[in-house]
Amino acid sequence: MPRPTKQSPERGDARTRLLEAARDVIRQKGFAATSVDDLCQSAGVTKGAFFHHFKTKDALGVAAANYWAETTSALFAGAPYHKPDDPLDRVLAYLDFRKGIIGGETFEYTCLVGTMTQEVHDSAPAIRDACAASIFGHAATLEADIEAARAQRGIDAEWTAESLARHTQAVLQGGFILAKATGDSDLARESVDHLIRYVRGLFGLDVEPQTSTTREN
Amino acid sequence: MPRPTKQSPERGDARTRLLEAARDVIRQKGFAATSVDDLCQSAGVTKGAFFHHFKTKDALGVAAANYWAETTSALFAGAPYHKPDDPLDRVLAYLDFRKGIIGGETFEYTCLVGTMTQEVHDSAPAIRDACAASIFGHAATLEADIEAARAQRGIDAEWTAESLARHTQAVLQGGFILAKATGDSDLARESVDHLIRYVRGLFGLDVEPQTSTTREN
DNA sequence: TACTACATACCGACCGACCGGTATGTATGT
DNA sequence: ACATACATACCGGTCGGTCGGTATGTAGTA
Repeated sequence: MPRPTKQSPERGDARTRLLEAARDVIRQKGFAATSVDDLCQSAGVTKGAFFHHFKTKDALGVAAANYWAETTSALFAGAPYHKPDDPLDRVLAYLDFRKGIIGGETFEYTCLVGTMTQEVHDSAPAIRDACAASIFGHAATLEADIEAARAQRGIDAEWTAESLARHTQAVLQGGFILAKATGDSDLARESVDHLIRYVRGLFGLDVEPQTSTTREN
Repeated sequence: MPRPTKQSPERGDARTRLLEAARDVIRQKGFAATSVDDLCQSAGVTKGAFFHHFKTKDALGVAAANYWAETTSALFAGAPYHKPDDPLDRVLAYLDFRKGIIGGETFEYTCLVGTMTQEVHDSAPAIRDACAASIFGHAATLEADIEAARAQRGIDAEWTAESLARHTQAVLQGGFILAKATGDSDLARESVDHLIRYVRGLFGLDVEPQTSTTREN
């Protein structure tokens, strides 16, 4: 009987290791293409451990989305872009921060919940809702700074802070898709650059069009 | 032997019907979650017909991406946004056209190749490349108008036409993700509105920030 | 301290359903 | 007659999920 007396290393954290494996493997292969065995192997646990912690594969999907929401919330909450006193500077620092963390391998910088949303939006409402909560919850953390910047500068905008916050997430998600299409993270950063230029323009910073011959036209 | 003498309706177009089924079903369920049997049932053909026309499921994925590229090329080539004499008007008319065709059910307006890219970018290079060719091939059709608009207006830009064309696709793809997250196509249109505002700003059209008290500041 | 009772965490063999793909046969047009 | 375009049956393998069992830790009791 091949019962290994040597128990698994770090007993008790199988759940976390599965969630971390899900975070990385699903970003590489997608949710449907990732098997439970894939996750167990990547996490170094057995199938029994998997179904001890998660009732179904879908339940793991929900848990992975929630884990993503928690960990990214902590990451952004502790990021330095909150430092500036000027709210607009905070918004621009946020965008710069987002741009800065794009790089390396695709599975390292792309968004788990964006990936899962795309796949399961029509077939697994529970996962989709958990993903949506993560995306829009994060967007909501931008809203206050955007609105404060708008009010402070007296911008009489046709757009709302809520809408612009959502748009930033759309641009990021779209940039990730282009990056995946070519395997080049530059394409994601490129779209963030356009987004930064857009936001600066909305707030009247120096992005007015310049003619090559004259600045008046 | 339950061999139905009644042959399938419209013999000879099984391939096209499979491609159309793939276009719609994959947009709903994703590529990996769509089985060959799903496609056959949706197309009203048998598994034999499927493997007669496509060597593997992946080969269908490539063919579906190419079919998507062909049909959308035809759609955009025949669209009315090419009419204006002014190249910038054509660009803005394109964006308006894109906005106008967003609506209804998710699987009716979202992008097949964007969806597939997200899923298979790391595991099926052939499909990914076919998707990338569709996305960037379409972006390239915008490049001429954008560059013409830039040259005509003498804009001394920090961005390239190629980059802006790619960004339009990123915004659309990202908008689709947000729309899928909530089931509401308004979110996709909302991001296109931001994109339109951005492009207008790049070309000096009336989107300068307005303070609520005065237009000078 | 020693023993019991019990919950939690985990193991891995196993199951039935389903998957992509194949083998083989047949209807139809030329 | 022959090639093309299908249909049907089926295979080997993989999938998500189940289940009986076993370590391990903890609380209670005496």
